[in-house]
Amino acid sequence: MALQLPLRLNNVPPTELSIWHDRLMQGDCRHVLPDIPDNTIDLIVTSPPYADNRKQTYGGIKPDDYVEWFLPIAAELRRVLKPDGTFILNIKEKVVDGERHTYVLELILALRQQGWLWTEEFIWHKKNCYPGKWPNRFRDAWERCLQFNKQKKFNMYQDSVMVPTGDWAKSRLRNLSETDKRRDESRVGSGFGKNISNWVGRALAYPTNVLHLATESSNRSHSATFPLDLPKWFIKLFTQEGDLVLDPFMGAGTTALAAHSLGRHYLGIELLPEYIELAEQSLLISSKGQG
Amino acid sequence: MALQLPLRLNNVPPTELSIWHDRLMQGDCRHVLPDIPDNTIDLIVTSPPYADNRKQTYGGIKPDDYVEWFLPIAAELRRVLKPDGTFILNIKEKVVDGERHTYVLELILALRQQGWLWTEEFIWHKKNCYPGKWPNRFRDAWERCLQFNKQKKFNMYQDSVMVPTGDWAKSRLRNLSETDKRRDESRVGSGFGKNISNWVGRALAYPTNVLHLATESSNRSHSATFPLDLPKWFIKLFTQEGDLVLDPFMGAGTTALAAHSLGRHYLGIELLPEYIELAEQSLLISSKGQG
DNA sequence: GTTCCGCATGAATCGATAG
DNA sequence: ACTATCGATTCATGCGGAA
Repeated sequence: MALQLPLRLNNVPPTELSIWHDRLMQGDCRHVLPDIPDNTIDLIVTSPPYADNRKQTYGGIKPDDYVEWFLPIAAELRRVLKPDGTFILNIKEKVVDGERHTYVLELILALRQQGWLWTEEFIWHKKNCYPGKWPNRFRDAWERCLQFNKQKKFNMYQDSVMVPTGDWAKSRLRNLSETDKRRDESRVGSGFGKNISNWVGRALAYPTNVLHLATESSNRSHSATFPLDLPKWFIKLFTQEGDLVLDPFMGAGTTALAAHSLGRHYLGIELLPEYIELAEQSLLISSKGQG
Repeated sequence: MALQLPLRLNNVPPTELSIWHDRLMQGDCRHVLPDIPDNTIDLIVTSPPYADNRKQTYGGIKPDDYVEWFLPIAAELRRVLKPDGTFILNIKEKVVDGERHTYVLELILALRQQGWLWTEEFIWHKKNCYPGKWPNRFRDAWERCLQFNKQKKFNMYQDSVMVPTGDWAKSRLRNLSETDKRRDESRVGSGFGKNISNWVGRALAYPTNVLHLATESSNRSHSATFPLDLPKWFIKLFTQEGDLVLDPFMGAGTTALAAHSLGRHYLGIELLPEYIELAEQSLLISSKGQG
């Protein structure tokens, strides 16, 4: 799989939009995004470089400059997103001088000024967060996953992310006697065992806006601890098969891999060639595994 | 126990500050707080009425007016708090017109303007959140516990809230009889947790900034949605025995009860007499149980 | 005396209906 | 158009009666 450079294709007819499917593009997303036509993306999932991090790539955006830096990118994201699409922004403010910095709060307010709707804030609870001890704070075990939309009506496929119900129903189901279970099987619809049917029917429930995911513990060569299950969850929730998922800060390709593994098309932008390389390898392995 | 009305005691000498110990005061905290001397409170834990709620009491603060309403109160709280004290604000923004309203974000920014330091944001994960299903969002299962301080150096007693090897162990110990029999899928290791003895003697770990607590259930005489363990946790973390804990929106007295049960002094302000009555009863029962 | 099941009930939110 | 109210939806929990 050869490295694909960004093409200038603003004037392709809509029927050729599939040219934007399953491509990884190397470059600064501020320069690459303008090439993508309007209203082509179903879902954006991204974890942009945090303030003061990744100094070597995006010049180490200072917390005070973060909003100013991100706004033009967000404008482009809004342009390329379909009207019923969703933008998921995984971000967490860092501690500066003993305080939580406010650039994420200010970013939310600024994005609303830009026309985005701040629909929801999911909490990603990191079960095995980074260890450490400080005299005035505990380990930071959560990050924000901010949901923005272009309009109030957007695509959401809630059934695709249902989860088993809580302990209560579980423990009651577990304790049903064997005779009850057999009786239920042998007399379907007879009135016996109706109880059990109720419980079985309620085995799944809709999740909440709190996601419990461990950070990736694999031995990948990159430092981004973006677990595969995180983009997967949002991709299942906000897209269908064949839809197009964009990550403008792709890193080692987690979002692209998640989309690909779920039968969605991906579009990844990443500045560093070595990350592009890594992502292509992951996708290649994934495809081989399927074939 | 007779209902104690707020006294005018601004000019009591410091040696008589104990007069502010263990009192419940009925009234609007906007009017009661000015009576409390400067720098007397070690910890403030409160959950003010959320926007548009409690219409009958605080006039139903509209989301757009929330910051303006709260700022004068926060100024008083800052005045009565000791320099090395902490202010914990439990709050959550509601959905307005399909969007998360931004008044909590704006409140954080405004409090910083007022001189508060926004030290940390704890997440209270509500295991049993309010049910419901909507086409565009899931159940809301978390609330913010915002930590504000007057200065960078503040009292924090981290050892008092240590838990057995991670948060998940805490919940496991809580309903051991239930979880005991279920297979745990934590990556910590298979076969663990079948017996309490596996936990006894294991090293304690510091918690994270994510708290897993269920809301207090309904049948407990009143709708104290604030679980007792929530103020307890912060009281243990930020105070020592004999310190003074203030809740300017006391409700049914959860914070006062938590402080009292932990050997701290309490100071509660509540507008509704029936809540004062309830709180006094709870505290009385608690005292009898101890004696 | 245990365990088990039925039931009410929440810091909610949406959409429709009514003024 | 803008606000106020109401019904429908949904699930973890504790309590009390039943097995």
